Amino acid sequence: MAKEPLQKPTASELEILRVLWARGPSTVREVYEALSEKKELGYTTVLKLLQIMTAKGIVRRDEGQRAHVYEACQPATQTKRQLVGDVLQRVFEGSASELMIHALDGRRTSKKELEELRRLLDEYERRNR
Amino acid sequence: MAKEPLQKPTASELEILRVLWARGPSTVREVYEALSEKKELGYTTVLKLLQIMTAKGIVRRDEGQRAHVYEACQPATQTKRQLVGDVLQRVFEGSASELMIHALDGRRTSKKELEELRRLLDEYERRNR
DNA sequence: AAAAGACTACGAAGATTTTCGTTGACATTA
DNA sequence: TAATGTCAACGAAAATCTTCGTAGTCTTTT
Repeated sequence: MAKEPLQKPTASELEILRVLWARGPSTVREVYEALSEKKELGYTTVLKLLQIMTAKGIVRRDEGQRAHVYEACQPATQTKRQLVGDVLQRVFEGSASELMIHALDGRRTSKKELEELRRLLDEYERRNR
Repeated sequence: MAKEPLQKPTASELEILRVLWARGPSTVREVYEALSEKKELGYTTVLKLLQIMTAKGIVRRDEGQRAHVYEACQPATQTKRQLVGDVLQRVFEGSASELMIHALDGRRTSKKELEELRRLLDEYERRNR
């Protein structure tokens, strides 16, 4: 049985995932409070979202305590890869350099960031030789 | 009046935009036929989508002929930049190298593609110095 | 133990997206 | 000119996403 791709998280789901990735396993309240810093939304909204995500298999939860503890099923890396892969296909027909052009274009990218990008290419090349 | 960002196209709208970008100004039937190659969908579905996109200001149309001719309002470059920028923010907190890591990761990227990527970095650096 | 607080479950409203069917206008063909 | 074909407009159903209110349970405080 190969690992199924797991459906793509929606925009709101992604916001929640980002909190879980940053904090690690968290209760609804913890996620709610983290999100509240950025935008206003109800506690039960977050709860419901987490319940939906559980049903979808995006997160799992530990019901050991009264306040359930939620955790992303997939590591951040894998979901991010999936999301960028999706854009890569849907917008750039799979061309990484096309993606890159538009990622750099119209943004001021620091010298450090550019160095980092070069380093990544070197590393990637080294690994795949 | 600055140019407004124009709302982000939905997944289906993007498919239509890709046809318009590839073909240039096109009639509903032309778009419909291009899309039919990839997936099954009704003619009026495409028509409706184009009407909605017109209302949203994503495309404009020339009603000179009986079969209206549709055209993207924004150049492909700008919309692509917007879409990748959106992912960059929402998924990678603005870090181009984080984006890059995950774009390369888990994909076989050709040597040619890698060279192209390096060339892009050089070019970008040259331009912004 | 009663009141107040914290939690989950559930339903559902409202918004957005996706997809078509139907209708009526116009054009081409038989 | 009657029949057939093509087109835009429109309404609306179905699916998905987002948000929250209410109800009921358990826990802590008074």
